[in-house]
Amino acid sequence: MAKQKASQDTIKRLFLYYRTILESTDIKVVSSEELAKRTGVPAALIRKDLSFFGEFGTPGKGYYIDNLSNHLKKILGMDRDWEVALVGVGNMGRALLTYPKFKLQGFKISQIFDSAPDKIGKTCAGFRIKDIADIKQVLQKEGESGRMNIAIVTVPANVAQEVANILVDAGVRAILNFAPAQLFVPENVIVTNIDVSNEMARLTYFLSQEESEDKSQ
Amino acid sequence: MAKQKASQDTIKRLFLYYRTILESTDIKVVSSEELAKRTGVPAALIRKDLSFFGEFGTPGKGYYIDNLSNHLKKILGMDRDWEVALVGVGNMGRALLTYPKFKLQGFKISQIFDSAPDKIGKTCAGFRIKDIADIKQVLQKEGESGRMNIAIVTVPANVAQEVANILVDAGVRAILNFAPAQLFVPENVIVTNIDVSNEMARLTYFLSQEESEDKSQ
DNA sequence: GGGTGTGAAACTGTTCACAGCG
DNA sequence: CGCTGTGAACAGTTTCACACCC
Repeated sequence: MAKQKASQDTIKRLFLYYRTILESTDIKVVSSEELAKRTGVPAALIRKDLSFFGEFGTPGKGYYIDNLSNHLKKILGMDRDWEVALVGVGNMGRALLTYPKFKLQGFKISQIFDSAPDKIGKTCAGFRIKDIADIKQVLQKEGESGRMNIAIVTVPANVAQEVANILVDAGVRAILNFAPAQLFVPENVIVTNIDVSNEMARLTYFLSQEESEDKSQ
Repeated sequence: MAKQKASQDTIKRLFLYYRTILESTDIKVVSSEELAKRTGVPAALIRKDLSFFGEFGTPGKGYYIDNLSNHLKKILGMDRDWEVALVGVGNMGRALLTYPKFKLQGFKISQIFDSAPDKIGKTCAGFRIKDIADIKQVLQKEGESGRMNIAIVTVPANVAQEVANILVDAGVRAILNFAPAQLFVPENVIVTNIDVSNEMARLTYFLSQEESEDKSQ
């Protein structure tokens, strides 16, 4: 496979196309121009993105939605179920546990962990909270049946790296990190961060920017 | 202000620098090389990012942390408090209401809204939930005192655009959108999206990728 | 010496424009 | 004829390398 890698931005857009065409039940075929209208992504870029993975379109027609969604589903790895471990049963962790979209999209949180003695053993949204210290053992037993190599980290920032180390050691290959901390992991492990404060800061930067522009006029 | 705009990626990194130096209580001065170690961002890029906004460093020394954090705080608009409206009191909304980092960072959620009749009037985390229909009126009254132009949207995807329209009409200039939907807003309004499923899809794409590479070896 | 700030080079990602196909 | 797929132009971002300053 000498094919060069697609960028993270391309993958983000791919998912956006996927979600958008799933919602486009009003049509059977979609042109890049029409998809552009619905997603906000320029038509040329949509064609570039898609053509990177194959020739899914029909000249003169567009993209057949059934066909395209199947391809995208496969490319994004969403043509199967994934078992996910959640570490850190705070407010955010609980919110994700009950996030209804997950099930629909093939993500199944099947193990939850925390380190607080008063939480361990308790039940949350139907799951028994297990001790973070037992992660390796639990995931590896679990791993035989399913594919337990995605983890969601919703622990406080000061223990996030420690938790990440444990997860990597237990064979986790992909981490969705909600903690406001940079995680350092081996090359073969992928981390994506969701940092709410960072996104908020982007907004306040923008608003401050505008104000100082107003003044200078 | 003829200065060209900094990219969104630059702003993201700026916040990362800011957070990192706030945690770096062990030192008074930091070189771009040291900051690179702590953030994972290449030193040259750190210098480029910072030099875009001014000359904050001291040749031969590095960046004085007090000085740099003050500059970054100002640039990011975090040298003041911001009042934030939250729309949609579901699981995610509730998690954000109690997110402790917000207060520390100058974000204060001060109004919360929902459309469900059984929620309106109830109290959540110390706030009375108000009717989404009254947003304009409430925000504009509130707006006289503070700056009520940031909103967090945690409503279902199918009503997100409708809510965004109402918010824009009520004078909101910046939206943090958790709904899995593309929001179309006027030019002068900024939206940033947090899309958990999209981030998860990036992970499954990566894992699927790896598997097919393994096979081809 | 040591480290910033910055032009210039290298690279990456996006847009253009059109040949070619259905 | 309409729309895809794509090479080529363009734009934006990152890296390099070094002059200059403390």
